[in-house]
Amino acid sequence: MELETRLNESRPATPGTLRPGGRTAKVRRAVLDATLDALAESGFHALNMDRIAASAGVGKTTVYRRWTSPTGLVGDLLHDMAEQSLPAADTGTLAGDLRANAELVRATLTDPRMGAVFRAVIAAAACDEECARALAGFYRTRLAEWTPAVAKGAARGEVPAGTDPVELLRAVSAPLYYRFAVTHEELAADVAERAATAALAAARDGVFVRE
Amino acid sequence: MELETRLNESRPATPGTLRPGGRTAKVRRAVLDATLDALAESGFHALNMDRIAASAGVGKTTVYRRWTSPTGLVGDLLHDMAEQSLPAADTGTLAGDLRANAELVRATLTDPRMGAVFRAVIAAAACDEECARALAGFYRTRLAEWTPAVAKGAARGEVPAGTDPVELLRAVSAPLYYRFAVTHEELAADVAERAATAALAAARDGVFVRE
DNA sequence: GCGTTAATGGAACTGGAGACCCGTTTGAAC
DNA sequence: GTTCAAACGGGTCTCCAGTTCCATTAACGC
Repeated sequence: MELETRLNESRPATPGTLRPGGRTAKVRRAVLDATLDALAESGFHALNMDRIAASAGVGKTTVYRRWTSPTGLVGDLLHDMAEQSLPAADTGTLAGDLRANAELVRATLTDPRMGAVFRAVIAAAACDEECARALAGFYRTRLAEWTPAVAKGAARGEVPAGTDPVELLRAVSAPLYYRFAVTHEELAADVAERAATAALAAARDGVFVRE
Repeated sequence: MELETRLNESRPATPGTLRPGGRTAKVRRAVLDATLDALAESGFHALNMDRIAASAGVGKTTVYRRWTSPTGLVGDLLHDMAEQSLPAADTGTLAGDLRANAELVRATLTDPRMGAVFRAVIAAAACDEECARALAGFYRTRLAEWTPAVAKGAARGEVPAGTDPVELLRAVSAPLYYRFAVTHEELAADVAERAATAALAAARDGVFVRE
C-alpha cells in the first residue's frame, strides 16, 4: 500500500502498481516471504533472484521486473516490515520502559532468525542508497512508537523537561547495534541493561535536552 | 607479517606465505591499495576481483588464488589497516580526551573516502564471518590505544575507580557508528560532542564500573 | 652466480546470473 | 460476461565472474 503510492509518484508505470488486486499482491507476499527466509538462512551476499523466484513459486522474470536487484528486494521488505508495528511497553517508570526497549532490541538481534535478517539488512543498506533510506524509515517509525514513553517520563520528572525523546532512544539502541554490526560482540542481557541505564544517566544530566 | 603467520598456522602452503620477499609483498601492497580505492569509489557491492587485478596491474589468477573472494580482500585489508595505528590524544582531562576521540571517529566516518571504506567494511563483515573477526580485531587494537586515557582520568578522579575503559570508549563510539551504519543520519559535530558528554555522564554515575 | 621451485600471469573454458522475447493468464471496467 | 490491457511466466540468449592449465618469472638457499 505504502509502496504502491511511493512508486506511483516516481515512475508512472511500475509493474505491480496499477493492478494490485489478487494475483499481484499474492506474488509480492510470496516473494517477500521467500526473501525473508533466504536472508535468515544464508545472509545478504547469498541472496539470489533466481532462487527467490523458485522458492516463491513465481517466474523469475517477474522478480527481475518488479525488484530488479537483491537490494531492491531488501528495500521492499523493509517497507513491508515498517508497516507491521509492535507497540511500546508501559511499565510505569521511564527506567523500566527504557530497559524494556533495550531488552526488546537485544532479543531481536539475538534471535537467530531475526538477527540474521537485520544483519543482512544492514549490509544491504551499506551497499545501496535506496535501501539505506528504507532502513532509516523503518527505524523512524519504530522509534516514533516509543517517544510517548519518554514524554510521560519527562512529565513525571524522571528526566529534565525538553529532553529529546528520539535522542534518548537512539542512545539506548546505539550500544546494542554498535556491538551487533560493528564489533560483532556477544549481546548478553547485562549489555542491554547497561545501555538503558547509561542512556538514562546521561538524560538525567540534561545531555539530550534540546537547546 | 601478521597475515603470513596467521595463514601459515592454518594452511601449510598458502600462496604468498613461503616467499614473502620482494614481488609477493609488492603484489599484496598493490592489490590492497587497489581494493581501498575501489571501496572508496564504489562500495563493497561493486567490488570486483577482475577489476582489482587490472587496476593493481596484477594477473587476476593471482588475486583469486591469494584472496579467493571480495570478503577475503576486505579481510586482509583490515589486517593491514590494523597495523597502521595512530596514537591517542592527551588533552589533560578525560572529558577532553573523550571529545577528541569522538571527534576523530566522526571525522573518519564523515570523510568521503574513509567513510565509504568503513561502510564497505561493515557490509563485508555482515556477509562473512572471517571478515567480521578481522573487523572486531581492528577495533580491539584501536580501542586499546585509548584505554590509557581512561586509566589516567580514573587516577585523577574524573570517573569512579574500577571504570571499564573499553566499555566507556565503546559508549563514545556507539552513537556515531549507530547513526553511520544503521540509521544513516548526518554526523554533525554536535553529535560527537554529545556522544562524549553522554558517555562521561554515565561513567561518572558508575554505570561502567566492573562489578 | 646457479639451480630449485614458489609464485605469478596469460589464455582458454565453464556455469550461472541477469536480460529479452513473446505467448498466456487474470484483474478491472463496462 | 465480455473486452482490454496489465502483469505473469516459460524459454532462450548473452556476458562475465570464477576456474583450470601451463608457461614464465623471480625469491631463497647454496
